[in-house]
Amino acid sequence: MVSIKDIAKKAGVSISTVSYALNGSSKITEATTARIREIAKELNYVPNAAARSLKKRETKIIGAFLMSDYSGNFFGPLLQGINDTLNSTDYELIVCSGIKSHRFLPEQVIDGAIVLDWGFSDEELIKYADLGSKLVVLDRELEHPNINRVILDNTTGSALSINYLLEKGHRKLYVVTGPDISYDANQRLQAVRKAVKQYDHIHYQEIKGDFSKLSGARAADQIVQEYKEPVAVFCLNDEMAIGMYDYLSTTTYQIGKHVHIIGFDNIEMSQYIMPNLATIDYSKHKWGALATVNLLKLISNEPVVNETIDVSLIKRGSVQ
Amino acid sequence: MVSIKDIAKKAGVSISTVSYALNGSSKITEATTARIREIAKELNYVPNAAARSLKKRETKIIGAFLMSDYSGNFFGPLLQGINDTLNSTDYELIVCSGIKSHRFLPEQVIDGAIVLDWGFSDEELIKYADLGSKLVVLDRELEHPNINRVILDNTTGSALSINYLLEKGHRKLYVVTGPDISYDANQRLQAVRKAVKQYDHIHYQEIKGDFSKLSGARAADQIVQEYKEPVAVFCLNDEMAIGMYDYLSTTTYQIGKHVHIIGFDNIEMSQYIMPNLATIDYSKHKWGALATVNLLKLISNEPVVNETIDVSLIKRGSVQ
DNA sequence: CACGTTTAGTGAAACGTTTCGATAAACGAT
DNA sequence: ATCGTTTATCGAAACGTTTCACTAAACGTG
Repeated sequence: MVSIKDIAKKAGVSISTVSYALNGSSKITEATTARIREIAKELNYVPNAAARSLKKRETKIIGAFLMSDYSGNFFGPLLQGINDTLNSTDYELIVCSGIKSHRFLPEQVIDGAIVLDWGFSDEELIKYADLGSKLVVLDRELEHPNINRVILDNTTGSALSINYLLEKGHRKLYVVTGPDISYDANQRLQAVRKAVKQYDHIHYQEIKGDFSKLSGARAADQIVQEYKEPVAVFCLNDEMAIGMYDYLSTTTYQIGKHVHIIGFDNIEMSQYIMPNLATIDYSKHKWGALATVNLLKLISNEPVVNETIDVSLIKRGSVQ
Repeated sequence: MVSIKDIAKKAGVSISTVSYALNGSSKITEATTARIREIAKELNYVPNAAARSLKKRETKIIGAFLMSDYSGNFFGPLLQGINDTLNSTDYELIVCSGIKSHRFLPEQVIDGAIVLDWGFSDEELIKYADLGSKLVVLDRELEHPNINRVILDNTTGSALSINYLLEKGHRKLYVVTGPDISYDANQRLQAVRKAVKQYDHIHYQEIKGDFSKLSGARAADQIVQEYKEPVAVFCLNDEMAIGMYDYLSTTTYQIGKHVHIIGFDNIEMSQYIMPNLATIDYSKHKWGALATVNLLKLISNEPVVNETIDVSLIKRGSVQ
């Protein structure tokens, strides 16, 4: 592997001169700089990232911890938002999964990270922040000088959703919940309970889910077992709603007639499945972009405040 | 940041002893090893990745270059396959985009990569391979000792697709092509042309596409302009087929009646849109898994051969 | 007990950069 | 001609590991 040393030798200068020249320091004359650059190119020199980051204590890489599992089609637009923001900077993005890559933060493989991944506990993230990692969390509330937060307005989302079902005249309500560890799931559920409590004469029931399609199908099964009259179901994410579609398509129960369904997230699929899935929408692109802006600020020690992403109701055929 | 040096001082041993102990060398007694580990934990020591990889010339990270753009829902199952395979090893996965992260390979940020990304030219990849990077390419044919190849059987896929349409009695055929740089697109197109050439009395026409939904919609527009009688369309990927659905839903033309559509890839969405999209299927999980196995072999200098992934036809309602 | 051998630990170099402080030459001003 | 100042370059230390070559003590063997 050709190093700065080889260039120095060939150019008949010191390695420090080479380093300065390659980094465009004004200390070196244009002539020597040009000559050194020439030789570097000639030798196919590429800098060694490990050596540089060892010395500079930075990697110019930020991570996005998103994928505790790689299935689902939730992350596309979010990543796009992150990437678009990063494109005008000299930072690069890597996408990693909390399932394994826990070392990236403490070992300083990356300068910072955006986290939406239950694979990390609050304690773990705080530990990393204590060690100096800069983090933007998308799925929890953490107070720490090295941590910023950009979260969804889950509370409003749930309220919009429940009110919509009630407006439509539904009085028999199911909620399919999310995993216990998920902050979003919990916030959404709390808001549902609060909204429901304000009304009398409604039948309200919770079914345990875990944000996966399969758990949505299971919930549908339970609903079908208990079926007496038309019901409305609020799935705490779209993925489960789709699982419910899957299951119901094997029965005679019709969505928008016997079972009315609303989801949360407005993933791409919701506008393609039939009937189209009513859901709670928010800009994933903006979410990613805002998180990135804040992470960059955190890294450069600029002041930064926590943010909330607005949500809105999308009425579609799955609720009549 | 606490280093091996701090531990050595506190333990009253040399730094080499600490290094050996932490790495579990048998040169060090169990007693000292235990004591050193204890102190390391106490001081919250974490190794510095840059220093280690500088010295060891390896990072234990492999990359997946997949995302020239982050939209689309193609990559989920592929990543799952890669990840599942990696889980039993000590390698970690990062997902990166060829749009920016070109330095990761030459600068040895990663030990190797799986590449399915037109953001890299053949020449560029060869250059990296020459510099010592280990690569598995999924979207091109490259002969190099450091490069292995796992590709789809596009040729069979196209043949299956065309034959299916002809079997169904269609004689007016459109093909919506892919981007010129895409190897898969070209292979598919070549095979289509070859298959079509074997039949007389069929009307065959190509429309330029680029694998995006938008280009599928545009193609649909053109088809509608020229419409005289029912036509069959082979979209060289599902994404464009979906774009075509989008467009046609704004017209009175019906899929499976006026316009018959078959895609390629069998992405998740194809079985949800109505009517379900006929397409060419292959195991993305296996694709990722095989690529990973081969990459690991390449990295450990084991012999490895190129592979092809089988495809099969999925008949669905979009073609009658 | 004297010998070679094993064991447990040490010291120092090396990996490829960056950067501080030093130095020598060139320059401008008096 | 002399003095300070700027300019271009250099030397060396430092970042945090790993690992080779070495040593001294402990051990087993005849």
